[in-house]
Amino acid sequence: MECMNTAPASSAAAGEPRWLTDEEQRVWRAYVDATTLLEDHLDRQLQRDAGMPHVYYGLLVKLAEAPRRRLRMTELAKDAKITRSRLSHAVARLEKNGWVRREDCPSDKRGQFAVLTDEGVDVLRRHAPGHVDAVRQAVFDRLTPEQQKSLGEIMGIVAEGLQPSEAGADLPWLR
Amino acid sequence: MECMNTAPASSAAAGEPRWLTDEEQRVWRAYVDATTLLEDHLDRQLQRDAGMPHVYYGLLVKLAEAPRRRLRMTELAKDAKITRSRLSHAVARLEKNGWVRREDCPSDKRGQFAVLTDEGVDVLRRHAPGHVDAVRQAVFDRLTPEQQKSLGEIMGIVAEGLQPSEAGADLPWLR
DNA sequence: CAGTGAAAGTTGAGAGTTCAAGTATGGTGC
DNA sequence: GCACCATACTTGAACTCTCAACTTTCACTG
Repeated sequence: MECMNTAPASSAAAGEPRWLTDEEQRVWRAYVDATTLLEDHLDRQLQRDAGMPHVYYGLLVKLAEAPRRRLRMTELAKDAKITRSRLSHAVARLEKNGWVRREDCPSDKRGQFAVLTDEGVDVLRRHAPGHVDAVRQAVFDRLTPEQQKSLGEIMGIVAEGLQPSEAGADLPWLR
Repeated sequence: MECMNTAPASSAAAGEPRWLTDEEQRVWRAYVDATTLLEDHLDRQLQRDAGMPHVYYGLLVKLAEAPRRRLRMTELAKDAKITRSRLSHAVARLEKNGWVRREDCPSDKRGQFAVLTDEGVDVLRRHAPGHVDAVRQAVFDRLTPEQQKSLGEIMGIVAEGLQPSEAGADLPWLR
């Protein structure tokens, strides 16, 4: 996936780029394949059953777990690892569905809360089982306990590496 | 992410759904976070440097590795784990960029080849180093050899589970 | 308390994706 | 060689996401 054996071009950082070994390539391809297939699978399942993509479902879940079923937009975006812009659009859509409602923040007039409505709780309640099933069948049922543990550790490391944890305010991607 | 502790609703298959344990939830969240962040990160890097999203880059790579730098649409779609529809749109875009060209298949008048052009090879040559760097920094540089091996195995299993390998003709997702 | 820069959130346009439907050709059986 | 269904690929509309503004409010400084 990453190869292109004879490529003397300049690396992002230094001279000769460190190409992936064959084994690394196998790993990387497996990763890309699996994540593509899985994201697709879950999106389809949820779109069909619950009428929303996987990310949106995740947003509802985060709201459901929050103190008064509400979260500031920025915080929700941070939790879900998406941009505020994306969240804005998403919440607009979820609002149309009646699953989320916006509320002004009293202490900060710029702020908005996204609040999970009763219908939102309901849609979650109805479709959580199907979603858990899908995740189980695709992932947990196929892995040994050791592999599950490994997966958690590995993904934790990767995730941490990509979010300068508590560094910048917004999503601290590049620059 | 999947929880909703007291939810007596009916599972997709049977009675009481098998909720994720706390530990499973941690693993699943780490997975979702990492994949979201990483896909985003790579998309950004490639969009900025090469002017295309990660998937498109992957398509060019697959073509570059194919026999005469060409692949039938369906086969390319299967390799890349995307639908033919998505591929159609993607190739249309890549064609506009001059990186891919379509060619009729002589033996099957319905068929089309996607062919990597010289400019396509070039764009790949120029941006492969930066992409490999990004992948290394985000993934391989952070994992021990054992973890890399584990990751490959785990992702292989998940990927295999989602594609009934050589079963149906098209992407054999659900139903 | 005006001036300034950062932060919170939204918006619109453009790009990408999905879904359902459509065209055209291939293969099979009669 | 014709009916019939599967296969190969495309298309357009609806939806989602990104990116770069833009608005409003906050916090700090002099």
